[in-house]
Amino acid sequence: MATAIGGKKAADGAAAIDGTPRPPAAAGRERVLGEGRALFTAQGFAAVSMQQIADAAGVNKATLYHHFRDKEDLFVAIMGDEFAAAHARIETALGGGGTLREKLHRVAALVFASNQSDFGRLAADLRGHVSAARRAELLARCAPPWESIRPVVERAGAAGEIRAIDPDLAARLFFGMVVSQVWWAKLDDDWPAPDARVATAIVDVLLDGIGAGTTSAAAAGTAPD
Amino acid sequence: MATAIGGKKAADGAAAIDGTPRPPAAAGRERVLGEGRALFTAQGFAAVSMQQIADAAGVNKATLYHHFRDKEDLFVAIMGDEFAAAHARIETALGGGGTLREKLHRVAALVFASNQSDFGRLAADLRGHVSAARRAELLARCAPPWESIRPVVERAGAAGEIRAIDPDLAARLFFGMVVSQVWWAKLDDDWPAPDARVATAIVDVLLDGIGAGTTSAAAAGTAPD
DNA sequence: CTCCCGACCAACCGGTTGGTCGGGCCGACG
DNA sequence: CGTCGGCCCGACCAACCGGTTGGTCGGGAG
Repeated sequence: MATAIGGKKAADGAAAIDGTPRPPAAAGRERVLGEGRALFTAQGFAAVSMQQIADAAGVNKATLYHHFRDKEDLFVAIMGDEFAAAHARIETALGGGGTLREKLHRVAALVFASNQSDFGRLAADLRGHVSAARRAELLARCAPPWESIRPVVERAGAAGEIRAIDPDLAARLFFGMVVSQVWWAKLDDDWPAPDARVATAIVDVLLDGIGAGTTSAAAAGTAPD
Repeated sequence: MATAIGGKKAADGAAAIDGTPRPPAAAGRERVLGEGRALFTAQGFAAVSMQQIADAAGVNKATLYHHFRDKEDLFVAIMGDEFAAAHARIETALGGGGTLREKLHRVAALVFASNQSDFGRLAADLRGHVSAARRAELLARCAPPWESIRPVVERAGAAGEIRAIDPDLAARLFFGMVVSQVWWAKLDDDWPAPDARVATAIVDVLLDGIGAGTTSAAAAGTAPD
């Protein structure tokens, strides 16, 4: 009945039926990328079918293969955008000025806010379902999010604000604490999503751990109870 | 030809052909659990088929449904064993005596050593592909690994060894740092797997963060280079 | 000996998977 | 005007999916 017999118009029609009154902003390829990202982050690479993505984007499945070589190619493209977007957001949060403590807190709060950032899932799939070659190419093209943190830690280290520690490791530990919290909160429905309080706790643990000794004063600034 | 026409003997035959000269230890159901665990941790719930598990265990696919209601049931059973095993190992590492610093270091090293503990993947699948009812039942039956850490932190807090912090949160932050490292190391082939040095760094960051103030001396005890 | 039972299997089910193919629409360019 | 190339479509494919069927097997109970 409502099966769109016509050609291109079918896309808009399907979108309307789908109840997705998206602005005309994204069309075709962009829609595929957006909907695909949502589905992959929610369910994982293997659990999402090309048909689902096509339906969500209001596009025929064959169209996906016009824009992307195969499922893996689509996934890698999405991951590339995801990395870039995360990089941009973190960079913005980092560039807002303020103390190191404030900067890190903003980053943590940012990750907590972007609820869809199930970064663990994506990374696991990246390792499990993407060929080593394409994965290496992706990693070379766009750096993982903690790479954005490292230079900040590096500068703080050079300025003597924190004690000697491998900046790369520190960045990864910080990011590890942050994402693991969103992540395990999702496991148990009873556990509420991490909030600003958790963000403060994370930054406190990290900074008072690598602080040069004078940081305890700064810690007092955000003093608990 | 080699197609096993016979009945029960076919299982052992397939195993022999498979080149898996496993000791007679595990048979039938146990084999399924073991092989299933390996496959699920390596590739994720959705990417592993019942046929693969059956083949790996040297068993017919229908036999899986004799022992388990469906794929989800099998997965939950494996996760239960996994939780229990992790709990037991951590409990052992924790019970060996020594300072809190030493205990935590042992736990971190333990996780690093058991390379297969791709806990993130499992947990993500647990959330994405297991019904809320069964997931709640599992969580109620066997506690997640960080629950084993919490009482230790709690005792240390009561003994005044560390400053006031939610023990549950502290345990989760610690575990988050640990598993995130194994985890991201797997993402990039260039990055080596975390070792004892990383374990030391994690414990240092955590303890000197929540330490009562005198811990900086202890940190010097495990001084880098 | 018969009977029963848990473990196990080959064959099969409807449905879905990633991926392909030939062709129709439509704006741009000549 | 024609036609050319980027987008997109319906129809289709072999392979495979989770799950079910009817039935075989060895061994313990009576």
